[in-house]
Amino acid sequence: MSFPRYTHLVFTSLSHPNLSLFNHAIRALSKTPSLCIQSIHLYLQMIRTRIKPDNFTYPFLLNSCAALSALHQGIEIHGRLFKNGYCPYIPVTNALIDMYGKCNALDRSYCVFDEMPERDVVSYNALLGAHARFGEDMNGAQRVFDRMPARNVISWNAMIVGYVNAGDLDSARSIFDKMPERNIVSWTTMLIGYTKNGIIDLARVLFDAMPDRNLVSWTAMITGYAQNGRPNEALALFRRMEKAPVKPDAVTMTSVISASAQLGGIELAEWIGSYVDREGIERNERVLTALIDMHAKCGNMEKAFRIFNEIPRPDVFSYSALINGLASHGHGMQALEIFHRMQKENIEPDYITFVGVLTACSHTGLVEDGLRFWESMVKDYRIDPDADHYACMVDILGRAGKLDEAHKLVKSMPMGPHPGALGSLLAACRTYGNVEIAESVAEQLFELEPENTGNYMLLSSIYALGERWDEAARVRTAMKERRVNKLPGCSWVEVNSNGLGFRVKN
DNA sequence: TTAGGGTTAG
Repeated sequence: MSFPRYTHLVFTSLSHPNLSLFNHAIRALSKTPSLCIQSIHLYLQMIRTRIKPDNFTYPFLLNSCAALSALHQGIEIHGRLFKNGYCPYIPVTNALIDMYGKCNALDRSYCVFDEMPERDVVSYNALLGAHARFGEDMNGAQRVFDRMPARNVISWNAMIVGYVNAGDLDSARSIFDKMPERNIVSWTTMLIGYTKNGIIDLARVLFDAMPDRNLVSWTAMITGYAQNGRPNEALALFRRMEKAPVKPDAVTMTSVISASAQLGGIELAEWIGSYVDREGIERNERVLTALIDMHAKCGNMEKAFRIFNEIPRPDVFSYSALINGLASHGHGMQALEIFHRMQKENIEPDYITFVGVLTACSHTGLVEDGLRFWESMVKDYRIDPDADHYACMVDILGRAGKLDEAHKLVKSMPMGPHPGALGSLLAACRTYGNVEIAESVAEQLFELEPENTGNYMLLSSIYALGERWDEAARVRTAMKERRVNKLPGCSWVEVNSNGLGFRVKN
């Protein structure tokens, strides 16, 4: 049992808690997002038992409101502060500014700020954070930053966060370079700025140059690799982390599991799964969802199901992971069953869920159902089909031999021609020996992916099936002339036979 | 009392 949960349990068994006990419990609960609501309940209990909150109660209580975006509760507490004879204690007022900022009530933050007889750097930082947090108002943030009487490292870091979230890496970097002293958060935030924008190699340069690294820095770098399709490097770094003085937690493992899923090796998946068990990693919903995805991608549907059943209230992520796993392993009917269960439980599907649903239809040959789901996706759920949805739909129509309809769909794609959809159609052209459509599709594909050997081979075999040998030969010659007969590069992870480790090879 | 890390897709 985690410490805050334990606190809560002990606390509720006490018959007459005093002010100090209430304060300790509220503080402990406010540190865990899922338990913030309990700390507000304790506060209400305090009021009922006529125990007056003091200056140590309010900051943590207001933190809970901020974490929950509970504006009304926050306003009520603010009101009670006044009623109880308001003595301007700066940490409490600062917590109010911060709470209003996090509840998206910037005008109220300013009301509190303007009324303060005396402010400290934290007051300014809280206001600065309110402007900068989502990167939406960097002009406002810059104004606060410029008029601050004094700045500390948190002020500078808040500006970096803002510019990173605004996608303005140049400004973020210029703040980073200008600041008088940097701490681990400054480095890590800048690193995250690069990883979130796909500039992974620069992020790595920063990571290697950092004076020290903590759990967040390691996790951010591993996540950067995992989210940018570089699972080998993510795992290599995870391996290196074993020698570092920090231990991976649930957040780290979520990315590590995701990287392992991308590689799809059974032994690796087993090893990562047992690592999570052995090290007692918290099995929260994100970890479990990543595990479902990983085991499903390795074809271990039994394990994926077992983990899915471990989730008390599965959400759109966990449902989608399971549906996509089932669909891509040929269990189309089962995928659709799960989808219906999801609808019955009123979980709103998203665009990724529908990729799985349409994949299930295409693998199971359910043309009518596929069309029905497509329509429902657009009409009932207002999801704009993206390239992947078109690719699935083209696949469904193509496999059923409806090549003209599939071709029409491809031409109607608002995002323009796309390799996935075109590739599906070309494959269907071979199945049904349609040279005419194949030629027009292949032409577009050669332009989009001149390096992809498969497309040339496919067109060549379509000609061959129609006994048009000259043309078949011509395609192969064209391929050789364009020097695309190169084998694609590959890399893999090798798991040691004792299951205790793995190596990344390139 | 103020700043940084996560899940699902041909």
